[in-house]
Amino acid sequence: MSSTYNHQEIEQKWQKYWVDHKIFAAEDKSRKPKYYCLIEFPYPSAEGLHVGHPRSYTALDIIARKRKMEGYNVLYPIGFDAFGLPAENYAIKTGVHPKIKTEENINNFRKQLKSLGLAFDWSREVITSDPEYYKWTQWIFLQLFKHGLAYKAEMPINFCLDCQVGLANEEVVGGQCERCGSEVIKKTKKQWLLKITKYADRLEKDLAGLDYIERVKIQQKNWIGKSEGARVRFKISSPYQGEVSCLPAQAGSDGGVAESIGQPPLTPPWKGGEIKVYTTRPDTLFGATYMVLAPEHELVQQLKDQITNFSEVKDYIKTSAKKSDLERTELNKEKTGVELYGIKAINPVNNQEIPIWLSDYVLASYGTGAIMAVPAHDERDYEFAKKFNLEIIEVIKGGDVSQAAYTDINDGQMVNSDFLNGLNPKEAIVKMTGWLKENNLGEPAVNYKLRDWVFSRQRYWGEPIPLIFCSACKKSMENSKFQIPNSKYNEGELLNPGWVADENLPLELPEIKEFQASGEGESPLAKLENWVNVKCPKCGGSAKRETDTMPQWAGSSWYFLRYADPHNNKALASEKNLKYWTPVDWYNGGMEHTTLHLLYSRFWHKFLYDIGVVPTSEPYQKRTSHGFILGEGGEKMSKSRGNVINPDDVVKEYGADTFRLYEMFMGPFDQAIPWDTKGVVGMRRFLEKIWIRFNGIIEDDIVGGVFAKEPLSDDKNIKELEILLNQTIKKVSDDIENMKFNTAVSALMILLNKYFDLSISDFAKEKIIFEKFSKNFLILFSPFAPHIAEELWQKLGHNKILLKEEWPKADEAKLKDEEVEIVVQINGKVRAKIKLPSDISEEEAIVAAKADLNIQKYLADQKIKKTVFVPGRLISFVI
RNA sequence: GCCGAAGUGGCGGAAUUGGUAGACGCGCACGACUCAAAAUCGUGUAUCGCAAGAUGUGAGAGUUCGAUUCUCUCCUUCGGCACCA
Repeated sequence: MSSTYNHQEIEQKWQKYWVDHKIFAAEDKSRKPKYYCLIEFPYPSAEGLHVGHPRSYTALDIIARKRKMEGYNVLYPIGFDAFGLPAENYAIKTGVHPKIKTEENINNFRKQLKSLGLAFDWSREVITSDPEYYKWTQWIFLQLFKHGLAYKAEMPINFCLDCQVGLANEEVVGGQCERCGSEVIKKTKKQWLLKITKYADRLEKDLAGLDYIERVKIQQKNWIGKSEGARVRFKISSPYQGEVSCLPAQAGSDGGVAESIGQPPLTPPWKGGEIKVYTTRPDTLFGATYMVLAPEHELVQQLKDQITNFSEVKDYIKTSAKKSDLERTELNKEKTGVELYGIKAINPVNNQEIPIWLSDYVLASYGTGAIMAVPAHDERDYEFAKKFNLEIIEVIKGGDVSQAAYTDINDGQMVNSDFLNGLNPKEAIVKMTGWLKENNLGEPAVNYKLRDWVFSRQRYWGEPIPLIFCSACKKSMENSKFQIPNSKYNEGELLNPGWVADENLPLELPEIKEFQASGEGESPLAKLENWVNVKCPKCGGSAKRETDTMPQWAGSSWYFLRYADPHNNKALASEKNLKYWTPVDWYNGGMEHTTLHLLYSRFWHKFLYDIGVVPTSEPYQKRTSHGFILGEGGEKMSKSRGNVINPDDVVKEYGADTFRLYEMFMGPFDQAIPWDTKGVVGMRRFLEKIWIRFNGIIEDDIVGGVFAKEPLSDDKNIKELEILLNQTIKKVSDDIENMKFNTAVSALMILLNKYFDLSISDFAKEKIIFEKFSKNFLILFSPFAPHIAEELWQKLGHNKILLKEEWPKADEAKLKDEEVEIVVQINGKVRAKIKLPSDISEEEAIVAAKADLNIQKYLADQKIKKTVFVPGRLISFVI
């Protein structure tokens, strides 16, 4: 007679109810406090939803639902990161327009997401490929451009000769094109870059005030890679012409601390007849016995007349340029190099002449592209010096320099170092840095590993970059000492001469039929002459559009702002809404986005803050991360392995509630975990148990009243249940906040089993007790399995839905039992367990312990040396 | 090489201001129901041992009355970075 658990019927019913009654619509005006939950919006791939997506979505769904019941005005939005390569590749193969395919995929995703009963506010959905959306992506880009944070520079990019197309790093697998398998070469191309390096310092410093999980903070910190040291100038001398620092030496004129950060390789900072180096170890300066320049270093070309072996040098430059990244790292054991004959450098601390070498173990893109080599105290320099028989001078005592470089900065004593002798390395760094500054030979400097963000793609399916190149304007700019207007980043440089902003936004993607890249790896847009050739918005002359598009990261760098006001056509969002909703209170996403999306969007947000568009300097207050879901057997899920689990199948067969519950129960949220269909079945059993037990009571009650008419008197069990109930309220509440969903579910299982075990003995069938139990249980359970919880709640006769009930608070007074089991140990081994009142005194407890028969056996004829008492836990005798 | 996370039953895992190791789920075994099977329900389930008991959280040491938890050394797996001066 009891109805079976029909998940399809129940889930459809409640999903419809939630939509019809706009239960999850966030209110822009509310007296309630706001709470903004965010998950990374998906890329709508043709494969559809992966079981990994709902792990993150369900977790924040639980948070969102809990917050709602706690009285918050909750915003939990969803959208689609719809630009991207797969749709474009599909278009190249099939001719189907990416827009069509993307729309199709989005429809599928929407359907899948809705079937999970997630508490999204669908009325705020955003799609990054929608012109009404990317209008503002383009607008932000133009702000960056106008403030001098976007510039065009030559960059080596990955290029597939076969496909004739530029590839992103992720598309290069083992030096080969991911798509066609042919070789990928480096090709130098002009690219748009964004000066994220200008924000390196703030991006690092501001991490301190954020509630991000530690792993994320550490990874971002390492990625930014801040290091402190000194910049030192070495003069160049030539035996033929004496000193060549006749070029205008820039000594002291730049004084800036981080002048060289993140510059692209071909606009180097070095100038004149000296070599600037960056070092974190100025203490070892007396040990510098040679110098090394990166092969790409500009100075090499400048000094070619003085270099007597220039043809040999040229060959070396050629070979190292040919090496792919793969080779350069694979061959990293054996160092190569060539000495520059005809010139020498002068060590500023002792005026010694030292040789200058060229080697690709020095990177052009870091620091100044040149180093002072201290073989005695740097492993790489040591290896190089050994190979080429260069002088090794020990300046820190502490290791054995004949065997290996001594690199410890925390220990040792300076030797052979004149005024530094006797100091430890750290003291020596301070002293040397001061000395360099006094003598105008160097200054403190900061360096970052972070590079500027390569922002252009030679692709179709992305936001067009709304810039126009005009040669007439270029000339007039050059003549009139171009300044970046209204910019606090104005450096007075002639940046991007000839480029003019197209303010007529959105600049929509034109229709095309041929998606294949054109000619020399240009974007397919370059083929559209009608589109490319335009009138210059500034001077009206003939000009050309930029044909590159933006990377996928563009649209996702600010989407969370749009959710605050998704239909605004005057601004990316209104000031009022941004003030109310931002920052995001809790953002969950994948670790793989830590150094890309997460960092990029922090950068954009800080910029928008600086120009007064957003009210906070950080976008996300709290950041957590989920683990991957692997295939059964622990391998990554992939089509080729054939171990992909389709969420649709699971939802259809077992239901969304089972699916959600399983994903939360399967293991620690932040760890990778294999899928296990047996485990899904276990969750389904649990739901059926709940269904049958509750229905049993509901139906019996209708028929003839299972509930006792008179209060029963089984005090002990009632008390026990009450305590367990309060413990569960506390545990589930805390566990959800800490994302320990697996133990929260387990606590709910324990509570359910306890109640129904006890109800066999009838007492629990007192109506008051059942009502108390069922209300709390269903509220606590509802974020995990919302459909079945609402259904049972309604069947119990309630008119108001569970979501509008209040989240319970544990009664602190009822968390502890009056009587507890205390363990008695002898020499650390458990010998007895006794029941005692929880507030028993030490003396009484010891008396009780000694009264235990088993303990007496062990204590017989023994002397007690020590007794330890932990209230409510244990007594330990040491004999 | 560097940075980070993690090693606990047959499996996923639980337990940390140091205090009963193995919660909860899966699997398995036995029993009940059934002509039978499935489902369901009940009981059991770290290892060795008939038992008393002993052993046991990657390995080894240390601190402690007591260590999965703290310290040191080492091993393995996963993730990230990779000549960053």
